[in-house]
Amino acid sequence: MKTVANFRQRARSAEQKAARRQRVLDDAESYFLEVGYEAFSLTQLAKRADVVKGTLYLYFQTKEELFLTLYEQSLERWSEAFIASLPNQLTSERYAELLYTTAMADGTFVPLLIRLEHVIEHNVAIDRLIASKRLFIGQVEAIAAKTSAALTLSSEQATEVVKTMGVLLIGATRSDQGPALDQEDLPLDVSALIESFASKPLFVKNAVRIIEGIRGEPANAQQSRT
Amino acid sequence: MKTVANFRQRARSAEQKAARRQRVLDDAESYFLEVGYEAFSLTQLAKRADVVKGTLYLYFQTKEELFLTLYEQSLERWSEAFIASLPNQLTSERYAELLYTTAMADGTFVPLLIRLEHVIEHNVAIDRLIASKRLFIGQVEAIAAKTSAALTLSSEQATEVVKTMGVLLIGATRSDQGPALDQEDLPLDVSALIESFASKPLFVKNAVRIIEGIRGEPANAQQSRT
DNA sequence: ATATAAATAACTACCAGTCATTTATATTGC
DNA sequence: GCAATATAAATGACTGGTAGTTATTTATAT
Repeated sequence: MKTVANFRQRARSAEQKAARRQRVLDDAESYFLEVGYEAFSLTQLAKRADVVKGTLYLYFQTKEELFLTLYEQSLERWSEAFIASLPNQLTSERYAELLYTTAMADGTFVPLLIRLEHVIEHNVAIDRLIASKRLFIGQVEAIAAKTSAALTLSSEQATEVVKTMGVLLIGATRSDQGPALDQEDLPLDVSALIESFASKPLFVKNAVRIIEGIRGEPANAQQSRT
Repeated sequence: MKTVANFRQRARSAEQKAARRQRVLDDAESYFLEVGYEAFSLTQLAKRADVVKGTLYLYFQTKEELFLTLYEQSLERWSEAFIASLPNQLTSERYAELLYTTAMADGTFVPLLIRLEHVIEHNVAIDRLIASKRLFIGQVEAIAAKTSAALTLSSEQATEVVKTMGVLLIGATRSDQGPALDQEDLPLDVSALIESFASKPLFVKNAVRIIEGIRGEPANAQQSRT
């Protein structure tokens, strides 16, 4: 049986390859938004992107490296959106709300952030990982600079706030990642429990507590180790 | 080729079946502690437990139900240990340290807690999930009761503290779940970043900020929704 | 001796990742 | 300007694994 002719165009130049890689990433992201992390398969992605699975490995070393790239792009996207959303002065509560809202508006960012250390960072080459961490450092710095002005904090305090907000965001949005059976036939005690872990108020309340806590601490005592 | 005789004893009574189930769980836990969640396979567990894979499905509906059971047992174990560790009066910092230390001392609890909503709760029957949530409610109540006395908080404030500590624990211990390449050939900026996310000080500092924040809030304004 | 159901082993349908082969396209020689 | 050759992008068949299913075997209670 002869192969059906399928006239596939090839990416030869660096630009063409970058463009194809990005096209795969775009297909991957829309597929990810549909099915989530655990159901995501490279075989399915290949079908969607109209290439064969082996081709994907010309552009990404592993499935996890593909996700790491998606994470990086979503981080940059969110970071830019969050910074743009911040006025020059606001309350810590409004700050927390904007952080939460912009982060959740990007359907990719939080689910990948949550899975970064557990799964994505395993099975990625160390150099790739270092590059990713450096991107992260840069984004934290950019957000911290804007935060320092917006919340009237020292630059050290602002960095502490930004890092801690990431930690809190991961913890608070965990409940959103459960199976989507919320208002069905759940008994009252269980649905009350779930409601008490609603991620937005959980995040905002504790973000305010932490920001005000940091604001109240003497600026020199930062970063004490145990 | 005839099957090699292997004289397998069978669990007939409910007691025998419960005992065998627990033996499988014990094997699963020691295997899990060795290889972690992602590398855990039922085929390997079966070999270790000296049964065939199909047998595991007589005792657990899915792999995730097995992990849910392990999680429940580790939750109860930790909850008991934490409560036992708490003196009648202590500072919020000491409280946070004890919570962190007892949680980390149990190698199973935190890694499974982190993966509960993302992976474990998917692929588990809804009734089983409800039972698990109720167990969780009970444990939160028990810890909150002791917390109320230990930190001199109202019962509502103590419940708020306990729930929030869980959220923070998940966020703060995330960095411990990354690949174990910390002090190798990492560049200084990256290893400094990783160090700045060391989970214990991250948890304790923010736990104190949150507990003191809750302590300072008017007791009636609890649980405002957005 | 018979009935029951625990345990088995072979099976399905998937998965990530690899690699020899095919072939589109850029480069080189005329 | 055109054809031959070299390059490497894309392919598809492959490996060795996974979770979960089920007809069959067989230990044990009745």
